Amino acid sequence: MATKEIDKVFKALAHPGRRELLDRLHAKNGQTLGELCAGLAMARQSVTQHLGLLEEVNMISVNWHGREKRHYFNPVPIHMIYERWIRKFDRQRLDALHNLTGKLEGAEP
Amino acid sequence: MATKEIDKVFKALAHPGRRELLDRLHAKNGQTLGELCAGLAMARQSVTQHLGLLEEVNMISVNWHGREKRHYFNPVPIHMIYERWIRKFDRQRLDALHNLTGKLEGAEP
DNA sequence: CCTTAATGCAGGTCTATACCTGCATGTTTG
DNA sequence: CAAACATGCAGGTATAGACCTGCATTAAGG
Repeated sequence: MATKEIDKVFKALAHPGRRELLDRLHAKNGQTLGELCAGLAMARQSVTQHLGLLEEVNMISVNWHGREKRHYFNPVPIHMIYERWIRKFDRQRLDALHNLTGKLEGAEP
Repeated sequence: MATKEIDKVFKALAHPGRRELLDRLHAKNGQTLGELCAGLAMARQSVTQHLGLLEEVNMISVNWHGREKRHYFNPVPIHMIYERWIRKFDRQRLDALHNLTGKLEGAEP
């Protein structure tokens, strides 16, 4: 099963630095290691380590252009987490939202 | 800000044992420590520790009945995580789903 | 009451991991 | 080709946290 994979994704999300990196990539895809380091209170090597972990769990993918390593955000794992974990804890709210949407659509014209 | 709180919730979710506990409480609310321990490959004291952490970040709440401590699942923090973190990474998919739903509804009759 | 049951509290160990420094490798460009 | 640049690789330390054992405390029930 992918239960071990899910665990790794959760663990990857459990660090503010890694979430920040994901956030930055989501805002601007394809950034290099150097770009991602700028402004972070961490040594480059630490960032490399975090990016390595994120790559390992497929939350980012990588593309080499000469001496530059470009990073790209991959939404699949985080969506998997949502689908298999978050959604069921939230069903009541989602159902409520769905009903509300239905009523609004019905009252539209 | 609640950024530190969010971090704690992510960290709380980053452990399979704690996720299992949340899962069990979600399935059957109000269980005691003893009940929750049953079948878990952990000492009672470890479970106490995990429950303490979950309580600290408000993912569960507690109610004493005599010598029994009953635990209740609280969906708010996990929903907060979804709202502030997961949803934005998933907007494309959600939009796609929304469009699909609209088309299906249009093609219904 | 006195026994049994449910839990709390106080350490102690051991592994994971976050972070760093220092040096090596490969790529661009004048 | 040589200097400057982007990154990799190899350790080393230190803190967090997951887990345990042992004993104390409070409640229930005969």
